[in-house]
Amino acid sequence: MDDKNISQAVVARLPRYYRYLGELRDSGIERISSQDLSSLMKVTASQIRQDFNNFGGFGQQGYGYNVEYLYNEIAKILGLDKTHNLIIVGAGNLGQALANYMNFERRGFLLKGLFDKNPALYGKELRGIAVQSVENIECFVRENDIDIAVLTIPKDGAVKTAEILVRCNIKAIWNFAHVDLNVPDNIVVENVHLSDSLMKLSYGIANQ
Amino acid sequence: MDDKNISQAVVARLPRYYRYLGELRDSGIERISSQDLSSLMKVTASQIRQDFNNFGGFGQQGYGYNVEYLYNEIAKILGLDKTHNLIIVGAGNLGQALANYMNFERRGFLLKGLFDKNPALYGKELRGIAVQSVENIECFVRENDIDIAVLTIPKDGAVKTAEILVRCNIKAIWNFAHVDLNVPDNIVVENVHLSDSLMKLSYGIANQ
DNA sequence: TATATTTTGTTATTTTTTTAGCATATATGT
DNA sequence: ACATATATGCTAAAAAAATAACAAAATATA
Ligand SMILES: NC(=O)c1ccc[n+]([C@@H]2O[C@H](COP(=O)([O-])OP(=O)(O)OC[C@H]3O[C@@H](n4cnc5c(N)ncnc54)[C@H](O)[C@@H]3O)[C@@H](O)[C@H]2O)c1
Ligand SMILES: NC(=O)c1ccc[n+]([C@@H]2O[C@H](COP(=O)([O-])OP(=O)(O)OC[C@H]3O[C@@H](n4cnc5c(N)ncnc54)[C@H](O)[C@@H]3O)[C@@H](O)[C@H]2O)c1
Repeated sequence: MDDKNISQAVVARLPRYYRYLGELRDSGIERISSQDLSSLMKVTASQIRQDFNNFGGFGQQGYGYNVEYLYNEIAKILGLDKTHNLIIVGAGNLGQALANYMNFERRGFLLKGLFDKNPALYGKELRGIAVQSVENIECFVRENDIDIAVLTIPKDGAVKTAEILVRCNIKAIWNFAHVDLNVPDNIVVENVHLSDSLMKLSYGIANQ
Repeated sequence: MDDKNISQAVVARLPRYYRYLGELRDSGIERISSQDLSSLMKVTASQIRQDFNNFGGFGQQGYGYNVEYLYNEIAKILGLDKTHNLIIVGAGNLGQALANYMNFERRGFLLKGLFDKNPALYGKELRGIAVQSVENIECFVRENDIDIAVLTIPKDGAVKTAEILVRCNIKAIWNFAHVDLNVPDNIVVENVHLSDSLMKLSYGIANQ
């Protein structure tokens, strides 16, 4: 939470640790050594210990790591101990799929609003939330303590909408449009570039 | 295509180069120096030159890079000069969103089949393709020269379906389920773990 | 045509990331 | 209580990645 200079590579590995620890916990495992976790996850034990030690020592020599404790500590590091209010901008195919997906709520990501520029969609409800006009975004974000905006609109709209969201003091943007958003440093942007992912896959096929 | 030992970090940057070069090409730019591309993309010119030189020299001293040529070369490296036949397994929210998305076809990723285990969906058409039973996957993949399977089903189903796909000699799996698939080395797996992405975003919020 | 400028490809250097090694602390078993 | 086995946290080494430097080649200019 406090100390900086954690590399992106380390942060990117945390969710995977979190997932494995959750599964261990669910199956009743109380403790695990970096060695055992290492063979389970197919990474080196050294990397596991280094990663955790970036955030302080969560283990005990001769014992290993307490699964439940470590799981909760990682949740805190990832900010999953707090809830986040989010809106989805773009209630098309992808926006609706995300809106209908329940599992994010379980991790504290609460859908509060849905926006589109197509009037035909206004009033359409997804999980009890009605789609409204994009013109309401600014007020809505300010009045409803929205942390995260999910952008599931085409790229031109995404760039312009990002500017609006910046004005509203949004904390983070989860961007599914295939464009790099230009926002101030204090705003978190996480891109999901599906076509990039598909091209990497294509590279993999082309190069055995 | 031929030489190996290209790091994943380099491959992961190629789609972004490809996107910027496409945009430059579309706006009529014929040539660009690593320096100019560097300030456009906000990476170092050195990295750009190193990256391209992994695959051979595409530029000319004193001139720079020919945009059209480089764009096409990167397409070849990424295997985008060939078409790929794909199927989607899981015609739920996400599967349908991907099926309805037209842009992948433009890059040569052709949707050939849709599969689900829910009989209520059988026959439902998306872009002219009817959903069919998962029991047909094996035959269909073998008979229709399918390269890529997109997994948009829950994790338990994904692990089992991956095993079936391996038996069918699938080349690659684009996995949206939140689980690590265990497949032979010669099969390409590209994971899209959206919840991991959302957790990284959450980390970003929690740590300023 | 000669000269100055541009810009790559490549080698060298620096930085970052990963892996290995080990001293020390804790647990376990007798 | 003591000895032995475990397994972390940390430091050191190795490997990988990113950046810088620069000679050579091509372009542009006068
Ligand atoms: N669907 C996919 O599988 C997929 C895959 C990769 C990338 N994407 C990206 O996700 C985004 C959405 O994809 P989709 O398939 O859901 O498209 P879609 O056309 O189904 O939905 C887009 C929605 O956004 C709305 N919209 C457009 N401009 C807007 C604006 N400025 N403000 C508010 N709403 C606006 C439209 O009215 C529409 O309802 C696109 O950027 C696309 O490139 C989607
Ligand atoms: N929708 C999202 O926004 C989202 C986000 C993150 C991850 N995911 C992941 O994507 C997957 C699908 O999500 P969704 O929202 O589309 O779910 P969904 O429930 O809408 O659709 C899943 C579909 O898969 C089918 N199915 C289930 N098991 C199957 C099997 N063994 N073989 C064939 N079909 C099977 C179901 O009948 C259903 O039609 C899940 O693994 C989910 O974790 C989805």
